[in-house]
Amino acid sequence: MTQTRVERKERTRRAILDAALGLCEDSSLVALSLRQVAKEVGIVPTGFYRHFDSIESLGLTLVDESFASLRALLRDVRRNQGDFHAIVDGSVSILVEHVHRQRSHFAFIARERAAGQPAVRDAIRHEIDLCERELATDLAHLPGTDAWSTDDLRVLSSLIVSAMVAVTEDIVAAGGRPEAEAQIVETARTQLRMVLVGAMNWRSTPPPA
Amino acid sequence: MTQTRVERKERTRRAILDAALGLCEDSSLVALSLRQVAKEVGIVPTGFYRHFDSIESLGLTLVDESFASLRALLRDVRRNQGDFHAIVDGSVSILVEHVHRQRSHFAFIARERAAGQPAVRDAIRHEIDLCERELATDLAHLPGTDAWSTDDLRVLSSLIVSAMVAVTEDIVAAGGRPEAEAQIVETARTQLRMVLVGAMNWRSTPPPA
DNA sequence: TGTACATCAGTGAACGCGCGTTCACTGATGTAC
DNA sequence: TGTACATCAGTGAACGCGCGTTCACTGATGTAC
Repeated sequence: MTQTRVERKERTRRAILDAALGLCEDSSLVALSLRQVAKEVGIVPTGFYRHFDSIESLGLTLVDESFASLRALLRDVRRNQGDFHAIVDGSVSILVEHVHRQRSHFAFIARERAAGQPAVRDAIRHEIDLCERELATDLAHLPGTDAWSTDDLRVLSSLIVSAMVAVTEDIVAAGGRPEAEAQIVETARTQLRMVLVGAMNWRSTPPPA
Repeated sequence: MTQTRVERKERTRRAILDAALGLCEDSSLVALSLRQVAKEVGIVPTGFYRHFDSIESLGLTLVDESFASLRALLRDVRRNQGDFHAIVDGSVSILVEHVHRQRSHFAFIARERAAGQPAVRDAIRHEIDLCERELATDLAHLPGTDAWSTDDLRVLSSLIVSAMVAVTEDIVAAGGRPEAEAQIVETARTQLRMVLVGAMNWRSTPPPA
């Protein structure tokens, strides 16, 4: 005996979650069947019920896990202090690193954000909303934004989050090819710089409208 | 007899397409069944085959139709000339108008972009890539971008397209509620202005890196 | 340490159901004369 | 205009298949003494 019963159960549970993440990569959680997952894991279909009440409950677990990965990313990005250069370059590096480490979680969020059941979509939308708010308060602490309205902070924050969501999707779609990824990273950094240049000139150069 | 046989056949075909667009709104094309569609339309399942070879072929038709809606949007946006103010405000208005008119097509693209079969995802990715390139050449004709590199034009274009894709998703998610939509529109316009202010100050205020 | 019993992850048969697809059909619409 | 025949959108029965879920089970692991 190399493992206790508890350890083996946990290992099977983990295998079910990983199989589900892998299988719904080609389509979506709503197109996933219990029997497919069981087959992939190598257990009989009914064995699934030793670990989850239903596919839906498995889905909720995947949502929770993926959110944990997303929050870990945010924590690291916010911890990354420094000047303009360090914030831009560092944040993008941290993003890439987290997407590599938890690729299937970020792919899951990107997919279910658009195609999940309404409840899942709403949960993801809410979570991304939280990112925007956190970013807005962080931006408020940067020098040069003293005169900004709350609305403008929110708008800028939403712009940056949209761009970074798109970058995340691109990294996932790049499938780990290094040349493709290098270009995405370089583009992301330039985009952040462009946005920040726009922000720094925002009040001093109000729109000609 | 109020309609010819050809007209009635076309009407049923249209009903099948609309039913499919409506039914996969809660999930995805890959979770759609022929029998669901037939039931929704009010024909017997086998009747489906008078109009399409398979669900997959129905899907290809939906992709084509949705791309037609997307290209119509692009055509109108590019036709919208004028000064800074007219371009920003007008483009966002045109976007909103098209999303209203072909809501289910834009919802379809947003969904299948993330969750479709790989071939569909690739097709959508390619189409959005074309948008970026068209926008890049349009941007090159604006005053003030003479000194820009091709790369910087591409990067700026990709940023704007990402932001507008996000705006489109938000409008679709707003489900037609006017207050929610008004805020999305106002946010989108401000974001475009911020990005363009950044662009105008890009070479004259190079990044501090 | 050895034995007797409890736990429980995984098994395998069986169920009713919705699925895509086949096939021969019906009867209203359309066409040729 | 009237008739005889052709077309073909939609029908309905039938098929084999994968689905989620139930149930009683097995046998290795864990525990109490």
